[in-house]
Amino acid sequence: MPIRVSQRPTQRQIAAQVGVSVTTVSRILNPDEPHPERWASQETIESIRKAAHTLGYRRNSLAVSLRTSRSQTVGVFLPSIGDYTLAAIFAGIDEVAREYGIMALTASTLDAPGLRSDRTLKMLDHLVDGIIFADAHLGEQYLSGAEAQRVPLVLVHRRHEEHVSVTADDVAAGRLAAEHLISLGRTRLAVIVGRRFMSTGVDRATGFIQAAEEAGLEKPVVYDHGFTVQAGRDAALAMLGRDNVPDGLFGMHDLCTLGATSVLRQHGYATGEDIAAVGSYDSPVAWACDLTSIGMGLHNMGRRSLELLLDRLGGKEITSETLPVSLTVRASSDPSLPRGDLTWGTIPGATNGTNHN
Amino acid sequence: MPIRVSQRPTQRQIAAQVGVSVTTVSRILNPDEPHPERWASQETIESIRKAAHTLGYRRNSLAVSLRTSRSQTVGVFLPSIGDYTLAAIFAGIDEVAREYGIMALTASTLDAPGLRSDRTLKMLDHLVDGIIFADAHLGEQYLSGAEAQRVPLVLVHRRHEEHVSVTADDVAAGRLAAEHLISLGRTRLAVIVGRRFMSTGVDRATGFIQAAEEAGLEKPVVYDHGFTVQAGRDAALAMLGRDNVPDGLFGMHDLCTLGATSVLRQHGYATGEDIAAVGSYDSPVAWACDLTSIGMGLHNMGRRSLELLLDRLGGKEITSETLPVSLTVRASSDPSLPRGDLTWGTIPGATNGTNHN
DNA sequence: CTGAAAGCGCTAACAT
DNA sequence: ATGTTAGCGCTTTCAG
Repeated sequence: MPIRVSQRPTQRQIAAQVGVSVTTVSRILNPDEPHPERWASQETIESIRKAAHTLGYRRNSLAVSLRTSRSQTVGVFLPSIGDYTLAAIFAGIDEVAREYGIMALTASTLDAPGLRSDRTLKMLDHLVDGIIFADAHLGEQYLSGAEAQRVPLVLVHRRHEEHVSVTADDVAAGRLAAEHLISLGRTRLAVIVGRRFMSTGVDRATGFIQAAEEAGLEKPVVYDHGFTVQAGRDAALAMLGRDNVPDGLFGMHDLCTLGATSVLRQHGYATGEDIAAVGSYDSPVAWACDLTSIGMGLHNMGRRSLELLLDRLGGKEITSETLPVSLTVRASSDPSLPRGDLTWGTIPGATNGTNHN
Repeated sequence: MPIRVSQRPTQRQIAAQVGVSVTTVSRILNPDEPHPERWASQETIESIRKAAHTLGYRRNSLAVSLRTSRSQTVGVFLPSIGDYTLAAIFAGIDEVAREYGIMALTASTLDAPGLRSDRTLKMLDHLVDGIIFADAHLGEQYLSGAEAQRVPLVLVHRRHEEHVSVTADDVAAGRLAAEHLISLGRTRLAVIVGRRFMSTGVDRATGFIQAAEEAGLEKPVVYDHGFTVQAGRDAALAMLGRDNVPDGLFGMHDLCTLGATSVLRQHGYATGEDIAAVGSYDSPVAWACDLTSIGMGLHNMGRRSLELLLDRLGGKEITSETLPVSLTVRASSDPSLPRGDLTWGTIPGATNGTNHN
């Protein structure tokens, strides 16, 4: 493959055209130089700037990075990108990146440690200044790759014992859900969580169970099916199979909660009445489906994670942050509220639709 | 800010340790070199590889890029990242990127041309080999920034007259939706689209209207409120306000469709009975809410867009692709199918819940 | 089979 | 106020 020499104008071209050295050009054009006027006469500055403009000069970030060992890029690892939750977090990260003129390199890891370490190395090859991991696993030591290279890292969404993280107050979220259900008179509670290594589910379940026990209720049943629609359906089927349908349900994701209520309703348990349901993340879906849900401030969570990483890169000491959560009550838990798409009657049967075309 | 010389081992260190020149090390360690054995004795190769391994050598991608003018990175522009649609497309792109060992730089543009051109320039500063735009605007000439630099680009999701794109067969999607509704005996059709510059909505509306007119129905009413939950609610209110509620509805997004049916239901129009609704993208939400929807193959769309870009970078000629769509029928259009969360009765009132904590 | 030398585009000591 | 020099880590002629 032949070298396609870049067509971009360089500082050298400007220097030649203006009749100064590249050094001077560099000093004037470097946006991080606080006092360009210290380095050249007003006249020179003018002509350099003008030449840069007419040539359409843009600095080559790669060359700068190679020289300065700072790339103005950060890596972002997400467990899976095709999910609302992570997309919202990433939107917050992207917003801060834009504000600071930083580029984000992204990669998803599907929560597979092998994949993650491979991609981490690859990302470090690009000399990212720091990395944000949204896919931390509790207790795991996979982050050594990044640590060994002394690249600062911040976790977001899921915490890990040994690293700085920005998470929602998941324990509070769990308590909030339980207290809400209890305040509605619910007594047989259940919670659907994800896998053990995800602090989100673990912590929310902890708070949920604590609050239930403090209220003198029997311990909530924990279903660890996950947080997808399918997971919710599976969990519901498990409840039905064990003839142990709760009257208060908390799911780790709005979709999972909806998947569960959908199945339960088909078996005669009316959402909002027979069973009060609370989802997580207060996503648009929750609104569209009148699902009570706990907002986790995902966008802001993303923002803070990059802000913290940048603080760290700027030399500051940083510590983990726990962001407040909020409860939005809708008809899925309180039937006295208006509702659009939730129902109360009993409907027979259950399939997943039919495909055409 | 002091230069923090990178702690990573370099080819020079390996060369010194093994007692050969960096040239030889480079030749052996370069993964793109088809025949390393052509360049050194088996013995030398062994010791270089061994030294590289023990030192934990990894090549500096930035240095390689600077030298070769190929960065093995691509830029990805999304209108907004916090949406299921784009997240699904991006997941496909990410998958291909992983397969080819390419890094993706991402940025969202919020469909704002100014923001996009700024960020495009910034991305080009990082010498991306190519760019994928998921935020094309019909008729706009904003892509000049990338073109001027002769950086190959591919559009995804939304098409544009002058560029290669990978899109769903949106016209077919519109026809499919209309034909389905018509086959159910619906005659007063409506469609909720996004803004004019989005080919997705424009094309789907075109197909939808065509099919309706070919069937001899009166022309469907077009509501251009957008594709969010709020947009759906607004469109529904507009229908109610004009006393012109359709019996068949097609929305550009599952969430938008759900937002509309939610409001309509609160005003006495039962989903699946009084009004048959079809959404777009067949997202998990559609499944969870028993919403009939048109699948657009988003993941594959993302995959193809990067594959095409890589073909282009490899020197091939590439042309636009239109991917097939599919209809999944659920209770929102066909009440004979089982349903979980959709309803038929009438519910009074309408708010957006209350906030606590 | 191996190496010396040049240089990608830029920045930063160290002159003057 | 400006230039000289060196070099970030790597690839790639060109020479042997």
